[in-house]
Amino acid sequence: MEPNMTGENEAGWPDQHRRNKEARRQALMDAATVVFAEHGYDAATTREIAEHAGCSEGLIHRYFDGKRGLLTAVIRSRIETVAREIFSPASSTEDVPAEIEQVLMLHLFAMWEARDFMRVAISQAIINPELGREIGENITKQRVHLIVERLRRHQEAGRIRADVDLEEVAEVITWLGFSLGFFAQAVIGMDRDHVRKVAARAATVISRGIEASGRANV
Amino acid sequence: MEPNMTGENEAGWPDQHRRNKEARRQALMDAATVVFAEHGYDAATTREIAEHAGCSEGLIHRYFDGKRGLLTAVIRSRIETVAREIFSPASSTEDVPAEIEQVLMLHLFAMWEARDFMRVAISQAIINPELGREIGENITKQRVHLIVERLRRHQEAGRIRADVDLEEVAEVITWLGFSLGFFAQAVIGMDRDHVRKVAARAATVISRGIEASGRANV
Amino acid sequence: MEPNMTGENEAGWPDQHRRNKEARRQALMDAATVVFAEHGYDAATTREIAEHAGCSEGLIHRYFDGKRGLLTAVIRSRIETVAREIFSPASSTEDVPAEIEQVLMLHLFAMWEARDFMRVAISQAIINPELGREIGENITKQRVHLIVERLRRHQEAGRIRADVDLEEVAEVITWLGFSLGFFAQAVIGMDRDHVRKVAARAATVISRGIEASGRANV
Amino acid sequence: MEPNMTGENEAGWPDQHRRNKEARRQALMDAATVVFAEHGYDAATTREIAEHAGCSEGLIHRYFDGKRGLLTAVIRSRIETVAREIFSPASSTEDVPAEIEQVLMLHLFAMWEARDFMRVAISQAIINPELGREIGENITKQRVHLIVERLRRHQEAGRIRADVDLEEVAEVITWLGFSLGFFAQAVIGMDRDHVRKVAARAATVISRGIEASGRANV
DNA sequence: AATGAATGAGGATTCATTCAT
DNA sequence: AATGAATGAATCCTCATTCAT
Repeated sequence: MEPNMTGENEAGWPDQHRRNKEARRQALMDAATVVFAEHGYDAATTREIAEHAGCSEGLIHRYFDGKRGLLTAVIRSRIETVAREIFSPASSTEDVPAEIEQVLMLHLFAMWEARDFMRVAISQAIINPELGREIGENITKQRVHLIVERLRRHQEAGRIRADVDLEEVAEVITWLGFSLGFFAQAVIGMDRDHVRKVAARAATVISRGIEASGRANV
Repeated sequence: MEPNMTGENEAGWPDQHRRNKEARRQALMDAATVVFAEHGYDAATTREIAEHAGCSEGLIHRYFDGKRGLLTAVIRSRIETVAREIFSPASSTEDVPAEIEQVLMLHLFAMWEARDFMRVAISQAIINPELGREIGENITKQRVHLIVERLRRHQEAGRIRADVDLEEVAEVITWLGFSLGFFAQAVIGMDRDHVRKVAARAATVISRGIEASGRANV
Repeated sequence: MEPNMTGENEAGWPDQHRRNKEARRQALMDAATVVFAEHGYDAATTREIAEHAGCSEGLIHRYFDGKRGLLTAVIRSRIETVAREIFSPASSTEDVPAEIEQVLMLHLFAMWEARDFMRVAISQAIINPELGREIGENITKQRVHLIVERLRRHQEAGRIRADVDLEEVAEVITWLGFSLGFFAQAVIGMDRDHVRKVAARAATVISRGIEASGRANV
Repeated sequence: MEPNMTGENEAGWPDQHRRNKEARRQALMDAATVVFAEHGYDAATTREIAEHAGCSEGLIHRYFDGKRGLLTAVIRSRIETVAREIFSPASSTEDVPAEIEQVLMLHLFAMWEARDFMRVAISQAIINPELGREIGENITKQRVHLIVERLRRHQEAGRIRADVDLEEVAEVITWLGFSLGFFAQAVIGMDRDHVRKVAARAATVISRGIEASGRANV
């Protein structure tokens, strides 16, 4: 894919080899995500992961220092990405309900896309306090902050009442996005259209609850 | 199986034994809840459970037909209880915000009390679609229904706008109660006072979002 | 075999069970001694040991906490016995050469009898300084002391010169007994009759070297 | 195999390489000696050996045809050297005790110098009868022979009684040198000064035991 | 010639389950 | 009815060895 394949005829073969090594690492992590999601971490076997990845079990230990290390690597590598993906295009409307709805829909979409990974991460977080806290930080700190940013614009424009604590409202939205996005959709297996409808309703209710009174009365 | 087969030659144990048996069954289930919650189902060992319960491993197989059966028994036995416990005293206020806040607080309390069980149930639900659906039913069907009942009274009294879809609003409240009650408190380890504050804020915002306009303008 | 089979009809079965358990522990240790001696500790497999002992691999871990624990148990259980066996019948002669020869012969016999165990213990001692020291203590402290006792009688009777340091002579005899008994016989595979002849010669030379001059001149 | 195939196109490496190859072989053998001595043959890993030697694991297989081959090479290459080193300068005294003491001290020194190699060789000999015999031959045949040579001079000069079987006495001295030199010093970890004192005592006692009576009476 | 990526056979260990008592 | 001794299948992991470059 790169412009030059950089010869390397004298003493090395880094390209081909490095690429394979990296590719294998990634294949292993992808396979692990799927297999862990399917059976849970403990019930998953390194053999099945290796088969999925199309390589030998030994590599799991060489590259990740064992099964646990593979889990850690999988989680570490995506935990931030997932959080950030939700807000990549920070587009905004002049409309508060639309703004909130967009945020919720982004959650619904991102959580659904990453549902395999989420299953692994959340099921581990449930029994590992440390990991729980780490994931929590990503949800509350990162995401909440971004939502606050979005809402602040509206508040400054007078579309949201000045006495509204944006921070807390943002948390409410975040938790809603998480539970509807992951649990309702991916765990409970709720009809996704219904989930969207509930999210839309939440957006309406919440925005009405925080909008400057003039509008609410229209 | 019948109440008493009385008259065992050595020592008569008709009730004595039934009681012991029931006590042991329960001890085993309690122990399992704790141990499963701590390490997760797979990583938990029957030996540790038996030790916790103060009896031999063999009983797990005699009473519950194995480890899996014990898990099933634990979940089945509490899944309904937990849902119902949330609304034991169906008291109500004339105040919409107070009503919603009460509902959320009940969630917070119940989920915290049952956090060990929740850990077991949710982590299993995540990898078992069937169980996921079953638990989902309890959340959405049972709980949502009860919340709707509470809100309807206010709607009929004109305190909630007539065009509000109570069903959907109830779902929003339920998911919020679940994520704040279980995840924020028990998984993420978030400060419980903070969680309560967020829940209170959610109650304010939501009620304002659904209340009849007259009140909102006061 | 024992006079009473001690009923135990009401609530227990300790005899049969305890006996089997103890018997199995011993069988495992005996098997381990043989298998470790044959291939060396590392190359030996728990499977082979279990087969030799006629039970499952699991027991090695239940009873001895793993392969290493089994090794330790084997060594600990015999290390003292072997040392003590050498001098069980502390009989003595009025004859110094005979006394020394007897001591050496006892070494030859004991080391040969315990050659399987010795192979295990010594090969481990070679790479484990701590174990080396422990075994060393048994050789030097215990054995040397006993030899000194035997020689002292002769010294007091004037059959050994007063200026002879019995301690050091005893050490010489001990090391000779060890190397001839274990190495010459069991490792090198030297002809045992030849070994005995060398030991006898050593006894002659040493006794002549320490006897009161009057006798040496006869 | 021939001295030089000179004239490789890119960079001429006829000698250059041979030297490197030899250096690498030796580095590998030295590293193997150290690592085998530390953990024992089985527990040692080719990876650790390669790291020690500063080259790749593959070379072990190219040069020595595997781990076992490396072990063999290590032992074969030094087994004779060690035996011979003990007597490099065949100097002698007119004094029998001094002669014997010198022989023993040479053992003590040589065994200590070669203790790593000895650990490897002896621990293997213990479980490999064939190797045991081979090493035994070196000890008994070679070394005994050299000692006999030394003693014969004294016997012919009348300093050792004519009826003394030099062969057997030499064996006694050899085994003493071996057990004190290797076991007492390197395995048991006995204080080296003490070992020397014991060796000196042994020399005194033995020489007194074999010397012509005239001297013993002085 | 040398590397190091990759393999796969084999090992210790764990643990749910069974069964004699 | 309950125990706990015993099992053996299955798992993670290690490591000598191979092979493409």
